[in-house]
Amino acid sequence: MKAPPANGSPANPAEGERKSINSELWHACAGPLVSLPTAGSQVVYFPQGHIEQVAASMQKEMDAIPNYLSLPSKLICVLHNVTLHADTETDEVFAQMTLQPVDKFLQKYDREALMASEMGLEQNKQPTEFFCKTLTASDTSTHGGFSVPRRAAEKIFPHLDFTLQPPAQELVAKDLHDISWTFRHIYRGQPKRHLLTTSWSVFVSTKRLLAGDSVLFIRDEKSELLLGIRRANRQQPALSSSVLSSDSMHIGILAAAAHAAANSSPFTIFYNPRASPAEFVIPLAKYTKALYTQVSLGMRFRMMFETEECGVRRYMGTITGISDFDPVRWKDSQWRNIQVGWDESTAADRPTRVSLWEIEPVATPFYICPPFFRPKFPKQPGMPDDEAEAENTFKGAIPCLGDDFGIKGTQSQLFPGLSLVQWMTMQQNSRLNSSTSQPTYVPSMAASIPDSICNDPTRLLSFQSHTSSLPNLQGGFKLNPSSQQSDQHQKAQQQNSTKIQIQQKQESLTHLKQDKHYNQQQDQQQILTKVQSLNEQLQPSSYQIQQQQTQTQNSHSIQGEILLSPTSHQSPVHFQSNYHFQQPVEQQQHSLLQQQIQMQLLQTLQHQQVLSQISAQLHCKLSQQLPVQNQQFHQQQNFQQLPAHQIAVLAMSQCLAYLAKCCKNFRTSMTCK
Amino acid sequence: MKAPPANGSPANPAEGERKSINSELWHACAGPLVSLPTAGSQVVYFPQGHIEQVAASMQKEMDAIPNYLSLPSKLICVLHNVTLHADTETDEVFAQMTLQPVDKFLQKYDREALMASEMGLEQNKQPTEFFCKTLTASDTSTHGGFSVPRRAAEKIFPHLDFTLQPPAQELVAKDLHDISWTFRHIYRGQPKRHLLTTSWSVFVSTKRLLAGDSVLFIRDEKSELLLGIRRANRQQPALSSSVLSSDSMHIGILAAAAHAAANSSPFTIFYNPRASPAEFVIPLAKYTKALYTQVSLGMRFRMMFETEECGVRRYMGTITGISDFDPVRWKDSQWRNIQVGWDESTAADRPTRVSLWEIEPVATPFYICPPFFRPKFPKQPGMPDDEAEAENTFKGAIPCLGDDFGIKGTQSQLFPGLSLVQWMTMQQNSRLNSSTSQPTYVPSMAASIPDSICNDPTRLLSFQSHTSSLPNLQGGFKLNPSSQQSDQHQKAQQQNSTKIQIQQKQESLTHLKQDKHYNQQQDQQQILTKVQSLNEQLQPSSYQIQQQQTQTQNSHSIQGEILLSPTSHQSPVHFQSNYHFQQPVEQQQHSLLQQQIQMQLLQTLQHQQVLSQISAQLHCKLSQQLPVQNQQFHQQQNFQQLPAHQIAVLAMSQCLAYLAKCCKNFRTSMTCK
DNA sequence: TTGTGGGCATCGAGCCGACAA
DNA sequence: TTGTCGGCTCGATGCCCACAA
Repeated sequence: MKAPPANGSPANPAEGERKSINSELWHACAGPLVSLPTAGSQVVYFPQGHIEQVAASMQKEMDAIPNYLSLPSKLICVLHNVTLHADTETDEVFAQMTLQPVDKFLQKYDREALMASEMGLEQNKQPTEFFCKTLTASDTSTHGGFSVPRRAAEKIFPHLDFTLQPPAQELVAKDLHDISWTFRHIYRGQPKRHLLTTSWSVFVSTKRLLAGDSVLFIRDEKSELLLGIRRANRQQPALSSSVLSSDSMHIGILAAAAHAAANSSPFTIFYNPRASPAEFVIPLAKYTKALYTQVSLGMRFRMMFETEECGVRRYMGTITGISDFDPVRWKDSQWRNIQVGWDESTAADRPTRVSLWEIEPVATPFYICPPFFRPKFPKQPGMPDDEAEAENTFKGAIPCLGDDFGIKGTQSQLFPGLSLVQWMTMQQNSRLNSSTSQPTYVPSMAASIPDSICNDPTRLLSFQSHTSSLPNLQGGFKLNPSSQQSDQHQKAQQQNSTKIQIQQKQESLTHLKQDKHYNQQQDQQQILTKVQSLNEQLQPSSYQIQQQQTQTQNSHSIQGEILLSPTSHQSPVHFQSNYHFQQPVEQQQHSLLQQQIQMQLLQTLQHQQVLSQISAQLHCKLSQQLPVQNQQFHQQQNFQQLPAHQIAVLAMSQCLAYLAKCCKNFRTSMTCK
Repeated sequence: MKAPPANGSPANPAEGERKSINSELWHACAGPLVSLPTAGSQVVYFPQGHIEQVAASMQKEMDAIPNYLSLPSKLICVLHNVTLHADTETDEVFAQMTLQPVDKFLQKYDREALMASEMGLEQNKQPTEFFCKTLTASDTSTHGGFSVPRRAAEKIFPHLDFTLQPPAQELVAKDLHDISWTFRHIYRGQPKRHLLTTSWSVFVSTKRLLAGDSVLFIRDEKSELLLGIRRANRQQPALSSSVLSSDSMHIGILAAAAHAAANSSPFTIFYNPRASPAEFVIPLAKYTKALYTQVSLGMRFRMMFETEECGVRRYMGTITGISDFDPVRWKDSQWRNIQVGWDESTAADRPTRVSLWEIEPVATPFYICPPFFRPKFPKQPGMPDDEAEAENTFKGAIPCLGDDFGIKGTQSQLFPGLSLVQWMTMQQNSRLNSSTSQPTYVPSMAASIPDSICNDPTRLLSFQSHTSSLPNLQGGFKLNPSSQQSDQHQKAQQQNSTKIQIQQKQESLTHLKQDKHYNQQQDQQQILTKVQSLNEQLQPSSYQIQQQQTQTQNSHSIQGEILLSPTSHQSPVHFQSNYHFQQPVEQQQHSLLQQQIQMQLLQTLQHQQVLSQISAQLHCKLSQQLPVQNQQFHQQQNFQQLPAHQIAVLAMSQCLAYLAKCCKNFRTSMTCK
């Protein structure tokens, strides 16, 4: 709209985005959490999320337009096309996607398709050679230029000729629209610093940057400088569309999707990562993967958020409820059907509802769940065999792909009529059933517990002690299910297993008072030795531990997986663990990391064992005494005033949080800087 | 988004349009042609027009989305609510309307309802105390201020104290968002002039005004100054919506309307008068009125357009076709179903297709059409009487309100199977039938012309000479239908009728070489005398000439009407003529204007006679020699290569254009300045 | 009557180091 | 290491009239 300033600083304007937008720069501007599904892959489209995006951009609650088109809450689509764009006025990044709903009857769900789809799983395209700075008042004032952080200047900018007095050069960087900006880069002042002076203010005013907004510089493969902006989350001017009412937009989204779904014809959507509260086009693989997460009340999870300085941070939270976000118009939708609470009080801007695929469950015994366990085809009514019976038992415990491709609402929730204990028992049985080497039929406890027992803690206790005894995993850790004292239990663990010692080591790093003079280097060596012995312990068993590591150009990740395969023809139980690094991992670090991962996985296994014990004891003693020392927990809660079930949930959450923290601290201390 | 500049010039910002927008200012910014239907009235909503608006704002052709919702091309609605808005960023004006489709089965169409609805007919709300200036390069440069046109300053601004040296004052004006702007108003320079200096440039830069944009000042009822802007039609930045694809918008419009239509529920639309190529919410009365216009190929019409300087101008055009704008998706739609050509070659930016209600037909013999002629109820099949027969004859000649409220497509088009001559004959017969004092039945010529005649010009000639002899209107002008030479014909006209002399006088003003020393004052006197005699000629006849003049506060118009009433109990044939003035008409000018109007109407009658002759001759000679001298026409077209029908249409158009120009020049010379 | 440009005063944009967080 | 400030310079802003269309 505006002609480029006369001083010629922004030059070479590409008329109307002829040249496609630089992907690296786009992703840098979009933020570290944004990843786009790849073209050609299968995705799940959520109309509710799409509407949220429009509502957010209009800064307007969407009116109560009924979903009269009977559009399903999600559409499985083929993603034909993804193109990157940037608003010419505001530099806002957005992506245009062409989706084509997959015909219901053609939807074939088999492992191969899923695996193939997994190839197109998101990659974090955050460029490595970049820096991002939030602008200060001085940076944006007309009084001066831009103060470049020293590290950033040295890493990204062409090196200055320090023989000059003062050292200075012309810096040319291209923005999203392929427009070149030329700044004077000078190293001066007392003490010396890197500054961008001439033309900087033109850039600021042209882009209408304010203090709090961010600029980012990238050095791409060709060593060319790229320049992007990322505006603060301050209130935006509400996109006052003067041509289309929000109602029409709302209904337009529904109708476009409904029309496409009815005809299996392509439709086009815009995804604006900075405007949208959440992604609404999810890679099918990611979605499917998330389906295996068994969510339940009180479950602990992590979720990634973007920090001020272009970084990411995981926040911990607890699931406080599972229910339809909009029970009237979008019944049984998986969109934001999980109500959550956040650990930190500064969680004002974090959502109170999330979707399954947004969260990373923190491993607990309840989430061990065999993939591909359920038969591919829906059970025929009246089928009398054991498998059908087992299926009923595990309904709710095992995510499955039904006719409508997905869990049908209530199935993924807790059984409303069951107590927590009953439910837990079921979980244990399901695990038992799938991980023991004998695929024998274990009767459903849920069905057999009389109501009278559920409502009487003392009777429950005795019942519990009968049924919750766990099978010992081979190559693993023998736990005493009947131990009543947590101290004793922990001591027993420490004595019986080397792994518990490792766990205690990590705890000592942060909370416990023992081992104050902890030596990291020495500890790592110790760990390596122990991992080695662990491996030896596990390898000869009937279970297998597998490890994978991948390192692509853009993201560096190492993935570990434990597959517990009782028999060769039965689907394996698996645990996963991932490491992501922004910087490439040095070759010599690889083996170390691999072993760390292996160990972490084993720890997870171990924690699950411990937690099973804890939960069992919990219900015996009703949190008079916590199995794990956690003073905070004691101080915060007054248990006497709460009903038994709530105490149980709370105690569980706290235990899980505590253990998860141990894991995380461990990881943090190990992650390469 | 942007904070107001620090110098405090724009003050008192109303947060987010609490206060409703000043209606006068809104209309001034919207333009002189924009009028909104009043709340509570009935309107006709055209989805196609709505989509055009979005397409225009997106600067994108809408993709071929089928109208799969089977939405009718128009919806009769009750207009519940109209609110005025202005874009906070650009000051673009737009209106939000809540429409509720009227249930088909409840739609009652009777004259009373129509009359009642007519009350809510649009009023041109252009304020009287306002001025509008297109900004010059100097006005928008940083070098200086704003040069206020003398008249405007004296009319609108508070009067300066001329005892001061120099005379100056502070001028405060509020914009659409109720933000006050304070300018220094000074009267200085050699020669003296009114200038706005201090703070003017802040206004220009804040509103991002460029040379070519317009500013307008209004003094409202409370004598407060209001300030608006109107941007030039230069290419706008294409509203790159980063959240919603144009497809979704398109389908959203369809779906919202379809949903509302299906449920008779309200829906909301935005009407942006400066972005939209045409109004798409039409007052029912206006629409209904327009239905009585008999459109036909070659018909002459006027249409209002906005001029540079906030004024209006009528352009003349000719109907070149009648067909569906979008025959696939919107069959039988009345939206832009009229193809037109424009008289002036500078008609690049005028539409090639218009809708019925946009045009004012210029009365010609073909458009004489008795209102309320047709029986109120659709004809019963098998009715054998004359009236039914006549109805068949006039099918297409008389707009009627059928069951579906409106003309059902093809009826309003030319009979596809008929030649132009056949069709013209019909028109003439229809006129004959309705305007002669004997309502005798005249057999339809269309039905009796054999195809062989149509395809043979020579035979057509003889046929034509038999059938096209026109009845002489009493008090009118005797024309010789069989005169073969145009020169002779014109000469005869000049000798036989005083009116033809007037016509020639007007022609002489512009195109013909005779009467070079034309004296306007003298001519007007002459005209008056002749009009007087004309009146005397007409008055004693059985036809009546009526005149009306109206002068409301906002628009000053004088309207003339000739009612030709053959008998007292038959509906009159009428011609209308309107004068509109932006400034009040002085009292002493009134009688003069009245007579001008009367004369113009008579001229129209006369032209119609002439044209009938011309068209008859045209088909005899197939434009070997034009009845009216028009060299341009000869040069442009090579008739030998065109089929007969096309030549006829072209020649007709040119003749009509020529005569229309005569009328217009006459009008121009008479209109008070 | 009014658009444009030269003359000229003034203000703020923008470059510098000092200083402190 | 870097955010903010005072000092300083210079060019753009903006007010004036002359001149001409």
